[in-house]
Amino acid sequence: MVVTRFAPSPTGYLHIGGLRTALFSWLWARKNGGKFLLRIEDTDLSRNSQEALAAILEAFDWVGLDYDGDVIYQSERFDFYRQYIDRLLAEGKAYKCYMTKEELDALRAEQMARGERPRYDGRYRDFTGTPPAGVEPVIRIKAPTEGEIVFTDGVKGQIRIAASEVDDFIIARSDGTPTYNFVVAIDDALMGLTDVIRGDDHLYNTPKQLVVYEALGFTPPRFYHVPMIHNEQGRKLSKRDGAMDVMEYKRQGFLPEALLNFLVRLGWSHGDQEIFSREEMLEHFDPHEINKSASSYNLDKLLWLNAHYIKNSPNEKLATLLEGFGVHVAGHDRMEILLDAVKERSKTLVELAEHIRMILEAPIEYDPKAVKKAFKGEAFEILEAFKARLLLAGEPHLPSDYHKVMEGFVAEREIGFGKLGQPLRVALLGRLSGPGMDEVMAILGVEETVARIERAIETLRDQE
RNA sequence: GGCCCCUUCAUCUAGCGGUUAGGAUUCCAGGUUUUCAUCCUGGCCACAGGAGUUCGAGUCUCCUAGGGGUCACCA
Repeated sequence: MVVTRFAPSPTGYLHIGGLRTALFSWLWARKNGGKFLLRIEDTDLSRNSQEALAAILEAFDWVGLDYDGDVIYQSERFDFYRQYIDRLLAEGKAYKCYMTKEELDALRAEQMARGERPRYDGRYRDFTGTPPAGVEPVIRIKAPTEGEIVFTDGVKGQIRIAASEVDDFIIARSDGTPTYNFVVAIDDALMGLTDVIRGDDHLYNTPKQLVVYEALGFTPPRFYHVPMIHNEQGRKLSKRDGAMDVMEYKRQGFLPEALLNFLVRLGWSHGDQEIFSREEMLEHFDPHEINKSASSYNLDKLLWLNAHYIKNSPNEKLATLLEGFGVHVAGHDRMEILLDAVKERSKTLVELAEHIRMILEAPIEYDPKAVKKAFKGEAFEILEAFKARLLLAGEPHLPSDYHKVMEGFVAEREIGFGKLGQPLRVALLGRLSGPGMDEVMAILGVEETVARIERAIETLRDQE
């Protein structure tokens, strides 16, 4: 049985670094038919935020990562942790420390001045005298004083850290609330975690947590510390380059499958494969194969993946998604033609929506450069004649029907396709780029096409 | 600064002692297309540096440099 978890602290929204470790944990649990748990690390009551928690849950829902059982809140388990603190105190594995914050700060300043590493000096470790009055003590755990703490990381290999690097760290604040490294170890152990997959920044917490495991007699899980994601310049990720709320990706028109595909390939690969369906991720993912080095965020690749998933999405699905971007095409009788025409040229749903509007909404103005290029020679005359031809064509339906009309027209007049296509494009779309004219006409129908041609002729002739 | 980790094209990566160092994104060129995009073909671009070990090193060892993480009554 594999049990993994994602354990965010509700102090901010979920960003892609967190989402990636969540994805890795989720994949590993699901792949093995195990459990994926969600635990909220909210022991610091002063820093919690309901909005942050809601945003995290919303993001999970959007990308489709499901968790087993109820969300667990550490803030609701303080009494529970208290038992373990008392136990360690009774067993002499933890002790009360009466140093005040001010004293601690002074000690640190002194050590720094001497060029030493700031560190608790253990002055209350074996204290038996009379405690100073008026000081609420913190509880510190007794960490080993010599030797080293060794553990095997599933990503980094064997890690050895000198015991002298680990302080007698605080497990309960002077107000009695327990601290992070203490409760994480207890919860991970008691929730039956077998594999802890988390960010690299937790590597140094591991020896501390192992001290807790040791003191409480718990068996530690396997650890995997996944490297950080940097920005495109190789520096720490900032909001500007991707460390934004995962939900912001939704707003910017990304598909969750594209985002997940992008993230799974950051620090992990399976041969030359770039595109992974959820099933393929589940089939191939293994945390032991995660790379040791940090990787950089690359927006171009994310956009490429997103374009890929848009191109390969069923039109029905795109139509539903487009509702969120103010475009209603679900009822449009040419929806299939319309979406087929635009989905190959859109990197995001935002672009997809723009392209659709560009077709459905008649041009307000005509791009002067396009006009200059397309309206040379007998363009007006050609458009007039084509309009007349269209009115005689009945009501063609498919792009191929319109194509035949165009074909017949240019053949008869012995002109190139461009002679008709270019001015027609400006007349219908106001610009020189876009889907094929046959598709556009099939979407608009004869009536609207003719109306746009007439308006263009009228407007542009006045400008001559 | 101490400790720990990392280092293959600009970027994501393959490689697990013997390869013309492969793929993908970006970029460039060509083809397809009435245009744009898609798509197809081709091209540019990398083993951080230095010592060893070895018949042979991107792959093993050490050193240097660079980058990152961490040193809280935060998580």
